[in-house]
Amino acid sequence: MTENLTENQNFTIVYLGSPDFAVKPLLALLDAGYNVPLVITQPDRPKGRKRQLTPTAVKQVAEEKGIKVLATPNANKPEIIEEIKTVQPDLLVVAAFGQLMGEELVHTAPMGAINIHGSILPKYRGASPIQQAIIDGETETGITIMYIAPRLDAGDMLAKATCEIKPQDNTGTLRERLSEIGSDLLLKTITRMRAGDIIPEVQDEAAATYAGKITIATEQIDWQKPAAELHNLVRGLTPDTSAYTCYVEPAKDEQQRLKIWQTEVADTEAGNAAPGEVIKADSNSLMVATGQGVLKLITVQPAGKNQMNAAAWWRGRRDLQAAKLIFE
RNA sequence: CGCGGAGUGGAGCAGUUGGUAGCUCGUCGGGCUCAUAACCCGAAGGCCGUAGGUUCAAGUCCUGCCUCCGCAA
Repeated sequence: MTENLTENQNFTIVYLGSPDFAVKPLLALLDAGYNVPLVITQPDRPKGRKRQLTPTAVKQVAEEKGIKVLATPNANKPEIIEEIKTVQPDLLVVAAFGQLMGEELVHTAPMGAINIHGSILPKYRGASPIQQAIIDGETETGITIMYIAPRLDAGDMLAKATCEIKPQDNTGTLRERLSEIGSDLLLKTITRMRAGDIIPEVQDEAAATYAGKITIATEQIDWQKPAAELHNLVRGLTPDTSAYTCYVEPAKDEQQRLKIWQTEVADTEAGNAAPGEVIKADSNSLMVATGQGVLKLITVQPAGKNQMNAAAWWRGRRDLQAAKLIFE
Protein backbone atom coordinates (compact mmCIF):
# COMPACT_ATOMS: atom_id res chain seq x y z
CA MET A 1 0.00 0.00 0.00
CA THR A 2 2.87 2.36 0.77
CA GLU A 3 3.95 2.31 -2.87
CA ASN A 4 0.63 3.92 -3.72
CA LEU A 5 1.04 6.76 -1.30
CA THR A 6 2.15 9.33 -3.82
CA GLU A 7 -0.45 8.22 -6.30
CA ASN A 8 -3.16 8.39 -3.68
CA GLN A 9 -2.20 11.92 -2.75
CA ASN A 10 -3.51 13.01 -6.12
CA PHE A 11 -6.87 11.40 -5.51
CA THR A 12 -9.21 13.70 -3.65
CA ILE A 13 -12.01 12.45 -1.45
CA VAL A 14 -14.68 14.33 0.45
CA TYR A 15 -15.81 12.30 3.43
CA LEU A 16 -19.33 12.37 4.83
CA GLY A 17 -19.97 10.63 8.13
CA SER A 18 -20.96 11.17 11.73
CA PRO A 19 -20.69 8.59 14.51
CA ASP A 20 -17.97 6.25 15.76
CA PHE A 21 -18.64 3.74 13.04
CA ALA A 22 -17.46 6.29 10.48
CA VAL A 23 -14.18 7.15 12.20
CA LYS A 24 -12.10 4.14 11.22
CA PRO A 25 -12.81 4.36 7.51
CA LEU A 26 -11.77 8.00 7.54
CA LEU A 27 -8.53 7.18 9.30
CA ALA A 28 -7.94 4.36 6.84
CA LEU A 29 -8.24 6.74 3.92
CA LEU A 30 -5.77 9.11 5.53
CA ASP A 31 -3.34 6.30 6.32
CA ALA A 32 -3.51 5.18 2.72
CA GLY A 33 -2.41 8.64 1.73
CA TYR A 34 -5.59 9.86 0.10
CA ASN A 35 -6.16 13.58 -0.08
CA VAL A 36 -9.12 14.34 2.19
CA PRO A 37 -9.39 18.11 2.37
CA LEU A 38 -13.00 18.29 3.52
CA VAL A 39 -15.28 16.39 5.87
CA ILE A 40 -19.04 16.88 6.10
CA THR A 41 -20.86 15.83 9.24
CA GLN A 42 -24.04 16.34 11.25
CA PRO A 43 -24.29 19.48 13.37
CA ASP A 44 -23.21 19.47 16.99
CA ARG A 45 -26.09 18.17 19.03
CA PRO A 46 -27.06 18.88 22.63
CA LYS A 47 -26.10 15.84 24.60
CA GLY A 48 -26.53 14.69 28.15
CA ARG A 49 -28.18 16.35 31.12
CA LYS A 50 -26.55 19.70 30.66
CA ARG A 51 -27.52 19.84 27.02
CA GLN A 52 -23.98 20.57 26.06
CA LEU A 53 -23.36 20.82 22.38
CA THR A 54 -21.28 17.86 21.38
CA PRO A 55 -19.61 17.46 18.01
CA THR A 56 -19.86 14.15 16.16
CA ALA A 57 -17.09 11.60 16.54
CA VAL A 58 -16.04 12.19 12.95
CA LYS A 59 -15.82 15.93 13.49
CA GLN A 60 -13.60 15.50 16.50
CA VAL A 61 -11.20 13.22 14.72
CA ALA A 62 -11.16 15.26 11.52
CA GLU A 63 -10.32 18.41 13.40
CA GLU A 64 -7.51 16.66 15.22
CA LYS A 65 -6.14 15.76 11.82
CA GLY A 66 -6.40 19.35 10.70
CA ILE A 67 -9.09 18.69 8.11
CA LYS A 68 -11.70 21.30 7.34
CA VAL A 69 -15.08 20.24 8.73
CA LEU A 70 -18.51 21.45 7.74
CA ALA A 71 -21.29 20.52 10.13
CA THR A 72 -24.70 20.86 8.51
CA PRO A 73 -28.20 19.49 8.95
CA ASN A 74 -28.51 19.23 5.18
CA ALA A 75 -25.56 18.67 2.90
CA ASN A 76 -27.70 19.30 -0.17
CA LYS A 77 -27.77 23.01 0.50
CA PRO A 78 -26.19 25.08 -2.27
CA GLU A 79 -23.50 26.57 -0.07
CA ILE A 80 -22.33 23.13 1.00
CA ILE A 81 -22.30 21.89 -2.57
CA GLU A 82 -20.24 24.92 -3.53
CA GLU A 83 -17.73 24.16 -0.80
CA ILE A 84 -17.42 20.62 -2.02
CA LYS A 85 -16.90 21.69 -5.60
CA THR A 86 -14.14 24.01 -4.47
CA VAL A 87 -11.92 21.09 -3.49
CA GLN A 88 -12.68 19.23 -6.73
CA PRO A 89 -13.15 15.76 -5.29
CA ASP A 90 -12.77 12.65 -7.41
CA LEU A 91 -15.07 10.68 -5.12
CA LEU A 92 -17.40 11.12 -2.16
CA VAL A 93 -17.20 8.51 0.57
CA VAL A 94 -20.17 8.17 2.90
CA ALA A 95 -20.38 6.23 6.16
CA ALA A 96 -23.27 6.45 8.60
CA PHE A 97 -23.86 10.03 7.59
CA GLY A 98 -27.51 10.12 8.47
CA GLN A 99 -28.75 12.31 5.66
CA LEU A 100 -30.30 11.61 2.32
CA MET A 101 -28.17 12.82 -0.55
CA GLY A 102 -29.64 14.33 -3.70
CA GLU A 103 -28.41 13.98 -7.26
CA GLU A 104 -26.69 17.32 -7.31
CA LEU A 105 -24.67 16.51 -4.22
CA VAL A 106 -23.69 13.08 -5.51
CA HIS A 107 -22.50 14.54 -8.80
CA THR A 108 -20.10 16.97 -7.23
CA ALA A 109 -17.55 14.22 -7.81
CA PRO A 110 -17.04 12.61 -11.21
CA MET A 111 -16.91 9.14 -9.69
CA GLY A 112 -20.01 9.79 -7.62
CA ALA A 113 -20.64 8.79 -4.02
CA ILE A 114 -20.14 5.42 -2.39
CA ASN A 115 -21.50 4.32 0.95
CA ILE A 116 -20.27 1.86 3.54
CA HIS A 117 -23.29 0.01 4.86
CA GLY A 118 -23.38 -2.34 7.84
CA SER A 119 -25.14 -5.31 6.33
CA ILE A 120 -25.14 -7.60 3.34
CA LEU A 121 -27.55 -5.78 1.08
CA PRO A 122 -30.30 -5.97 0.10
CA LYS A 123 -30.96 -7.25 3.61
CA TYR A 124 -31.20 -4.70 6.41
CA ARG A 125 -31.39 -1.49 4.50
CA GLY A 126 -31.92 1.48 6.79
CA ALA A 127 -30.70 3.15 9.92
CA SER A 128 -29.93 0.27 12.25
CA PRO A 129 -28.69 -2.73 10.28
CA ILE A 130 -26.23 -3.90 12.92
CA GLN A 131 -28.64 -3.74 15.84
CA GLN A 132 -31.44 -5.35 13.88
CA ALA A 133 -29.31 -8.26 12.69
CA ILE A 134 -28.42 -9.11 16.28
CA ILE A 135 -31.96 -8.66 17.52
CA ASP A 136 -33.14 -11.04 14.82
CA GLY A 137 -30.63 -13.62 15.98
CA GLU A 138 -28.67 -13.67 12.74
CA THR A 139 -25.36 -15.52 12.84
CA GLU A 140 -23.79 -13.70 9.96
CA THR A 141 -23.84 -10.19 8.59
CA GLY A 142 -21.31 -7.99 6.86
CA ILE A 143 -20.46 -4.87 4.97
CA THR A 144 -21.67 -3.72 1.59
CA ILE A 145 -20.17 -0.89 -0.33
CA MET A 146 -22.56 0.57 -2.84
CA TYR A 147 -23.33 3.69 -4.82
CA ILE A 148 -25.58 6.27 -3.24
CA ALA A 149 -28.97 6.11 -4.93
CA PRO A 150 -32.04 8.29 -4.53
CA ARG A 151 -33.81 5.52 -2.66
CA LEU A 152 -32.53 4.58 0.76
CA ASP A 153 -29.63 2.11 0.60
CA ALA A 154 -30.82 0.84 -2.76
CA GLY A 155 -27.79 1.75 -4.86
CA ASP A 156 -25.85 -0.66 -7.05
CA MET A 157 -23.38 -2.73 -5.07
CA LEU A 158 -19.62 -2.64 -5.55
CA ALA A 159 -18.26 -4.99 -2.91
CA LYS A 160 -19.26 -7.15 0.03
CA ALA A 161 -17.52 -8.77 2.96
CA THR A 162 -19.18 -11.08 5.42
CA CYS A 163 -18.69 -11.22 9.14
CA GLU A 164 -19.74 -13.78 11.69
CA ILE A 165 -21.99 -12.69 14.54
CA LYS A 166 -20.65 -14.51 17.56
CA PRO A 167 -22.99 -15.57 20.37
CA GLN A 168 -21.33 -13.19 22.80
CA ASP A 169 -21.35 -10.24 20.39
CA ASN A 170 -23.34 -7.15 21.13
CA THR A 171 -23.88 -4.13 18.93
CA GLY A 172 -20.75 -2.49 20.29
CA THR A 173 -18.37 -5.35 19.59
CA LEU A 174 -19.92 -6.19 16.25
CA ARG A 175 -19.96 -2.59 15.09
CA GLU A 176 -16.30 -2.23 15.89
CA ARG A 177 -15.43 -5.30 13.86
CA LEU A 178 -17.63 -4.23 10.98
CA SER A 179 -16.05 -0.80 11.06
CA GLU A 180 -12.65 -2.40 10.53
CA ILE A 181 -13.89 -4.69 7.82
CA GLY A 182 -15.55 -1.72 6.19
CA SER A 183 -12.34 0.25 6.26
CA ASP A 184 -10.41 -2.53 4.56
CA LEU A 185 -13.07 -3.13 2.00
CA LEU A 186 -13.32 0.59 1.30
CA LEU A 187 -9.65 0.86 0.39
CA LYS A 188 -9.78 -2.22 -1.80
CA THR A 189 -12.92 -1.02 -3.50
CA ILE A 190 -11.55 2.40 -4.28
CA THR A 191 -8.45 0.84 -5.74
CA ARG A 192 -10.51 -1.42 -7.96
CA MET A 193 -12.82 1.42 -8.98
CA ARG A 194 -9.89 3.48 -10.08
CA ALA A 195 -8.57 0.56 -12.05
CA GLY A 196 -11.95 0.18 -13.71
CA ASP A 197 -11.96 -3.34 -12.40
CA ILE A 198 -15.41 -3.47 -10.93
CA ILE A 199 -18.89 -4.08 -12.23
CA PRO A 200 -21.69 -2.73 -10.04
CA GLU A 201 -24.33 -5.25 -9.16
CA VAL A 202 -28.00 -4.28 -9.02
CA GLN A 203 -29.80 -5.11 -5.80
CA ASP A 204 -32.56 -7.69 -5.83
CA GLU A 205 -35.52 -5.59 -4.76
CA ALA A 206 -37.60 -8.63 -3.92
CA ALA A 207 -35.11 -9.68 -1.28
CA ALA A 208 -34.85 -6.28 0.38
CA THR A 209 -35.58 -5.97 4.09
CA TYR A 210 -35.50 -2.90 6.26
CA ALA A 211 -34.09 -2.13 9.68
CA GLY A 212 -36.11 0.76 11.01
CA LYS A 213 -35.16 3.05 13.81
CA ILE A 214 -35.12 1.48 17.25
CA THR A 215 -38.00 2.84 19.32
CA ILE A 216 -38.71 2.85 23.03
CA ALA A 217 -41.35 0.22 22.47
CA THR A 218 -38.77 -2.27 21.27
CA GLU A 219 -36.52 -1.52 24.22
CA GLN A 220 -38.89 -2.79 26.87
CA ILE A 221 -38.54 -6.44 27.65
CA ASP A 222 -41.62 -8.56 27.16
CA TRP A 223 -41.12 -11.45 29.53
CA GLN A 224 -43.67 -13.53 27.66
CA LYS A 225 -41.13 -13.94 24.87
CA PRO A 226 -38.57 -16.73 24.84
CA ALA A 227 -35.31 -16.19 26.72
CA ALA A 228 -33.25 -16.56 23.55
CA GLU A 229 -35.17 -13.77 21.85
CA LEU A 230 -34.81 -11.47 24.84
CA HIS A 231 -31.11 -12.17 25.01
CA ASN A 232 -30.79 -11.12 21.38
CA LEU A 233 -32.71 -7.95 22.13
CA VAL A 234 -30.37 -7.08 24.98
CA ARG A 235 -27.30 -7.74 22.83
CA GLY A 236 -28.70 -5.71 20.00
CA LEU A 237 -29.37 -2.68 22.17
CA THR A 238 -26.06 -2.76 24.06
CA PRO A 239 -24.23 -0.43 24.43
CA ASP A 240 -26.37 2.15 22.65
CA THR A 241 -29.65 2.47 24.52
CA SER A 242 -30.02 -0.84 26.34
CA ALA A 243 -33.12 -2.86 27.03
CA TYR A 244 -35.07 -2.27 30.18
CA THR A 245 -37.71 -3.82 32.37
CA CYS A 246 -39.93 -2.39 35.08
CA TYR A 247 -40.63 -3.29 38.68
CA VAL A 248 -42.53 -1.73 41.54
CA GLU A 249 -40.44 -0.02 44.20
CA PRO A 250 -42.08 -1.26 47.42
CA ALA A 251 -41.10 1.71 49.60
CA LYS A 252 -42.57 4.25 47.20
CA ASP A 253 -45.09 2.10 45.42
CA GLU A 254 -43.72 3.54 42.20
CA GLN A 255 -42.73 1.87 39.03
CA GLN A 256 -39.00 1.91 38.40
CA ARG A 257 -36.94 1.05 35.39
CA LEU A 258 -34.11 -1.38 35.42
CA LYS A 259 -31.79 -1.29 32.46
CA ILE A 260 -30.43 -4.61 31.36
CA TRP A 261 -27.00 -4.52 29.81
CA GLN A 262 -25.83 -8.09 29.76
CA THR A 263 -27.60 -11.42 29.80
CA GLU A 264 -27.22 -15.06 28.96
CA VAL A 265 -29.70 -17.76 28.21
CA ALA A 266 -29.67 -20.07 31.23
CA ASP A 267 -29.65 -23.81 30.68
CA THR A 268 -32.24 -24.37 33.37
CA GLU A 269 -36.00 -24.60 33.08
CA ALA A 270 -38.50 -22.07 34.35
CA GLY A 271 -40.67 -24.72 35.92
CA ASN A 272 -44.00 -23.18 36.81
CA ALA A 273 -42.60 -19.74 37.56
CA ALA A 274 -44.47 -16.88 35.92
CA PRO A 275 -42.70 -14.93 33.15
CA GLY A 276 -40.77 -12.10 34.81
CA GLU A 277 -40.45 -13.87 38.12
CA VAL A 278 -37.08 -14.01 39.78
CA ILE A 279 -36.31 -17.66 40.29
CA LYS A 280 -33.00 -17.49 42.09
CA ALA A 281 -29.71 -15.70 42.30
CA ASP A 282 -26.32 -17.29 42.09
CA SER A 283 -23.02 -15.66 42.88
CA ASN A 284 -23.02 -13.30 39.93
CA SER A 285 -26.31 -13.48 38.11
CA LEU A 286 -30.03 -13.41 38.54
CA MET A 287 -32.34 -16.00 36.98
CA VAL A 288 -35.62 -14.72 35.62
CA ALA A 289 -38.35 -16.86 34.12
CA THR A 290 -39.56 -16.01 30.62
CA GLY A 291 -42.28 -17.28 28.34
CA GLN A 292 -39.86 -19.97 27.29
CA GLY A 293 -36.72 -20.76 29.23
CA VAL A 294 -34.80 -18.73 31.76
CA LEU A 295 -32.88 -15.51 31.19
CA LYS A 296 -29.78 -14.95 33.27
CA LEU A 297 -29.28 -11.27 34.08
CA ILE A 298 -25.62 -10.42 34.49
CA THR A 299 -25.28 -6.65 34.34
CA VAL A 300 -28.12 -4.29 35.24
CA GLN A 301 -28.54 -0.61 36.04
CA PRO A 302 -31.23 0.78 38.34
CA ALA A 303 -32.42 4.32 37.72
CA GLY A 304 -30.00 6.80 39.22
CA LYS A 305 -27.24 4.24 39.69
CA ASN A 306 -24.28 2.96 37.81
CA GLN A 307 -24.21 -0.34 36.03
CA MET A 308 -23.73 -3.17 38.44
CA ASN A 309 -23.69 -6.90 38.70
CA ALA A 310 -27.24 -8.23 38.81
CA ALA A 311 -26.59 -10.50 41.77
CA ALA A 312 -24.99 -7.67 43.75
CA TRP A 313 -28.02 -5.50 43.15
CA TRP A 314 -30.30 -8.31 44.22
CA ARG A 315 -28.25 -9.03 47.35
CA GLY A 316 -28.66 -5.47 48.52
CA ARG A 317 -32.36 -5.32 47.80
CA ARG A 318 -33.68 -7.49 50.58
CA ASP A 319 -36.99 -5.70 50.35
CA LEU A 320 -37.42 -6.90 46.79
CA GLN A 321 -36.42 -10.41 47.74
CA ALA A 322 -39.06 -10.45 50.43
CA ALA A 323 -41.64 -9.17 47.95
CA LYS A 324 -40.91 -12.02 45.51
CA LEU A 325 -40.29 -9.60 42.71
CA ILE A 326 -41.89 -10.08 39.35
CA PHE A 327 -40.66 -7.90 36.52
CA GLU A 328 -43.28 -6.33 34.33
C1' C B 1 -31.22 27.67 35.03
C1' G B 2 -35.75 21.07 31.63
C1' C B 3 -37.45 16.92 35.60
C1' G B 4 -35.38 13.55 39.07
C1' G B 5 -32.27 9.79 41.93
C1' A B 6 -27.61 8.91 44.48
C1' G B 7 -22.67 9.42 47.14
C1' U B 8 -22.03 4.82 54.36
C1' G B 9 -15.70 -0.65 55.27
C1' G B 10 -13.75 -4.34 48.33
C1' A B 11 -19.45 -4.96 45.99
C1' G B 12 -24.74 -4.09 46.67
C1' C B 13 -27.99 -2.05 50.31
C1' A B 14 -30.22 -0.50 55.79
C1' G B 15 -29.75 3.28 59.20
C1' U B 16 -36.27 4.84 62.31
C1' U B 17 -38.62 11.27 65.75
C1' G B 18 -30.12 13.48 65.87
C1' G B 19 -26.81 10.19 70.89
C1' U B 20 -20.12 7.89 67.46
C1' A B 21 -22.97 2.24 62.42
C1' G B 22 -25.78 -2.69 60.66
C1' C B 23 -27.41 -6.46 56.70
C1' U B 24 -26.52 -9.72 52.31
C1' C B 25 -21.92 -10.88 49.89
C1' G B 26 -16.60 -10.73 49.21
C1' U B 27 -11.66 -11.17 51.64
C1' C B 28 -8.42 -13.63 55.46
C1' G B 29 -7.94 -17.60 59.36
C1' G B 30 -10.01 -22.07 61.36
C1' G B 31 -13.61 -26.26 61.33
C1' C B 32 -16.99 -29.98 59.07
C1' U B 33 -17.07 -32.80 54.49
C1' C B 34 -14.72 -37.70 49.31
C1' A B 35 -15.97 -32.90 47.77
C1' U B 36 -18.25 -28.00 46.91
C1' A B 37 -20.36 -21.87 44.52
C1' A B 38 -22.87 -25.71 50.54
C1' C B 39 -22.66 -25.44 56.05
C1' C B 40 -20.40 -23.87 61.04
C1' C B 41 -16.96 -20.63 64.03
C1' G B 42 -13.85 -16.39 64.18
C1' A B 43 -11.13 -11.97 62.22
C1' A B 44 -9.62 -7.79 59.47
C1' G B 45 -11.55 -3.59 57.08
C1' G B 46 -15.57 2.61 57.61
C1' C B 47 -12.11 10.26 58.90
C1' C B 48 -20.48 7.83 56.73
C1' G B 49 -18.29 12.54 48.98
C1' U B 50 -16.31 17.51 50.54
C1' A B 51 -16.36 22.53 53.21
C1' G B 52 -18.86 25.16 56.73
C1' G B 53 -23.22 25.92 60.12
C1' U B 54 -26.99 24.61 64.12
C1' U B 55 -26.47 21.48 68.72
C1' C B 56 -24.19 19.16 74.92
C1' A B 57 -24.23 15.64 70.74
C1' A B 58 -25.09 14.69 63.39
C1' G B 59 -24.48 9.42 58.78
C1' U B 60 -29.18 11.47 60.61
C1' C B 61 -31.10 18.92 60.42
C1' C B 62 -29.39 23.69 57.29
C1' U B 63 -26.12 25.96 53.36
C1' G B 64 -22.26 25.95 49.57
C1' C B 65 -19.20 22.81 46.47
C1' C B 66 -17.51 18.26 43.89
C1' U B 67 -18.69 13.56 41.59
C1' C B 68 -21.94 9.67 39.45
C1' C B 69 -26.45 8.35 37.27
C1' G B 70 -32.03 7.76 35.41
C1' C B 71 -35.83 10.45 32.37
C1' A B 72 -36.52 13.96 28.74
C1' A B 73 -34.26 16.19 24.41
